[in-house]
Amino acid sequence: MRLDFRAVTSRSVTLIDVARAAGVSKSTASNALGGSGRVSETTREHIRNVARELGYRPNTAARSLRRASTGAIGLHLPRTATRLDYYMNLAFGAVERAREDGLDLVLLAPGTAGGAGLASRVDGLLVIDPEVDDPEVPDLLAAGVPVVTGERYLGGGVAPSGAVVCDNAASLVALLDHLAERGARRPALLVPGPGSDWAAALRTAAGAWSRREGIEVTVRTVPFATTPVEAEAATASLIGGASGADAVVCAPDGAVPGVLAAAARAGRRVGSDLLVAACVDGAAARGSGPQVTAVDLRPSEYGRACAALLSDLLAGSAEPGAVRRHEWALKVRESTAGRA
Amino acid sequence: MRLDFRAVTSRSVTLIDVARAAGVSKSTASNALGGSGRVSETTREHIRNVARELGYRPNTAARSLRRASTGAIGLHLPRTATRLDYYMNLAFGAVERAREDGLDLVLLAPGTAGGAGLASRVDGLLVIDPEVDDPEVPDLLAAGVPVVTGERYLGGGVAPSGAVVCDNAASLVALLDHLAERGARRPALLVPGPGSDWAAALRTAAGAWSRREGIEVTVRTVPFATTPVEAEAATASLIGGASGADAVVCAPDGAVPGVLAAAARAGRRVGSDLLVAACVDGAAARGSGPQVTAVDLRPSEYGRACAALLSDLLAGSAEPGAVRRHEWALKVRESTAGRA
DNA sequence: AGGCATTGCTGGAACGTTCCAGCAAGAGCG
DNA sequence: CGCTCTTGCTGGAACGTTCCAGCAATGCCT
Repeated sequence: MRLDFRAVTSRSVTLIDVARAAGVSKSTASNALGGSGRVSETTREHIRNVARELGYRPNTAARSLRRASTGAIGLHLPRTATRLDYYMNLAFGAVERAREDGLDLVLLAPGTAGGAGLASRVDGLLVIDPEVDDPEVPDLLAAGVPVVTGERYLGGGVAPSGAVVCDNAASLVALLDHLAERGARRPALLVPGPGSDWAAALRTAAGAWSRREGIEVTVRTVPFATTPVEAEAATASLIGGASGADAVVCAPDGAVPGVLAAAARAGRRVGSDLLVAACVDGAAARGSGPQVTAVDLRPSEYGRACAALLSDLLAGSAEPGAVRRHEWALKVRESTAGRA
Repeated sequence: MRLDFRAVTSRSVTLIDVARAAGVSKSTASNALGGSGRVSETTREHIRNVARELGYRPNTAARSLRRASTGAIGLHLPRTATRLDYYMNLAFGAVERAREDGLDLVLLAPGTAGGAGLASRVDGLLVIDPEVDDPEVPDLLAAGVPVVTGERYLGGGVAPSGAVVCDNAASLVALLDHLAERGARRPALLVPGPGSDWAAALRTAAGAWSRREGIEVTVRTVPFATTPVEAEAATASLIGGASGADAVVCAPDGAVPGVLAAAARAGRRVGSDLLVAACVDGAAARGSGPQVTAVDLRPSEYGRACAALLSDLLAGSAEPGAVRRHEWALKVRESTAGRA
């Protein structure tokens, strides 16, 4: 005698099974479990129990089809910087928050986002640190679903439905103030070109701070995803010579090891001879030779905030165009101990 | 006069629209576009053109419902180590490969995987570096969908449908051979407890190598996601004293900065006084003071391989229980230059 | 020429859910 | 009592796709 495969693998229990077992119609079962509709409290309780006993799990596909929504949101990260653990933490913050609202988070493959079928696969999109020269961003914005950006998008085209922003200008000012207080007189800044809101804000803030304080900040442009080698070269040229920089702020945290290496090679002691800080906290800043002072962007919470805003937009509890602020914190460490 | 919202937002074009426009039945349209079924080549071509013109995009939900498959796979990463850029690269390798087969990749929130509705949300699962004490892994394995693990799972329960493994023993042997050749006589190994296949293999291999070469390898246990501080403490105690270690291999790449810091503090010059290597290559190893020799696990390709196997299993073109091998490469850098 | 397989297409029925109109029973009110 | 309003429930129709049975037309074989 053969085993019935279907019986063994016990094909999943449907809403109709629950309704039948509870002795009600599928509509009532649906209403009872879904929360909406008019159902007496006793019936609702009963149906809930039956569903639990039977191990009922709503079929996502059917629900999506009927509701014309997918229950998932997409996440796009800067293609150049997929390696930074900063984004890893951000992604996990977002996925946790999305989960709390019953949303799945699908990772968008760099290079394949081609707006095409996106709208039928996700209800909304998270676009983190959109760079103006990322060719996918316009497609994503035009995909026909709500989009929340992490930091503003400086390019044109369809406007995003929402954004979560950091006050990057303020954080750099805080960093520069801190360095000045610790004795820096010739600070330098390693920063990517103005292709992202973040970098652009840092550049502007550096200029403003220079004028206000009467202390010139030397600005050196580096790639968005700076390698240690590039950072080392840039730093070496900045700190060389008698009037070289006495403090280096690097915007990308990936640049930290390079900056430290250049300092070591030049015989400068980080923390006293040379102050070092980063605009993004991360493994590189926390775990280096001397630990490096950095702006903690709290990536996990940032991710949560982005997901929360998108979720609110989808639920209609946030107005399109909403902009929310995300707080940063300065982490002072050995690398800016000061000349004392 | 009011604009018709529906008309403006042009509700998406369905298969029936295509069929009507092409003058055929929906079945024929479906067959033509889906590739299967009996359709003449001319009709097929015609329907394809019409579909393209109309901008037809198949509705994922409807397809999922009918086919009883979701078109998505889930990715689970070790909850303790979500920060390592190693996993970031792996994830993006997987997402790219999945995309090539038309599969979406959904990131599984740590702590929320509770096997529950998983089976209706994904067609299969990728479980990377499953640790025996990760409470979610058994649920994932029992979720009722094919599971591919990256490295073997040492716990019991439902067996995974496939695995992609590295020969970690061989890579550690290569590393130790290399160190011995460069003059190391008292090597030490910083490695997590045997809760993961990777760490367990490294521990066994270290023992075997010791016996074979007659050179004792001091093994020190560290957490799976080692922090620099922990690594520094462990290293300090290992290299202290006259008969302290003359080479340190750290398994997790996150430990690298800590090892280097301890070396610096102890006045040992890395690369000559003290050789340093890591079992995982990553930003920490590539970007540190002296660059650190490491085993490149090629995470992106690893991710691709895992996704490829799962995809093959889903398509029936790989046998359940299949195990595939993933190749590593030794990256020799300054940190093991040798005593010369 | 008659039988039979093959080709190319069609209509209808699923898949499991949600939404809408509707209906019986009771409650409230003049 | 007759009228309306509300409550609690029901059945049917969608959502867009794929699959299956079937059917006319054609081609092949004896």
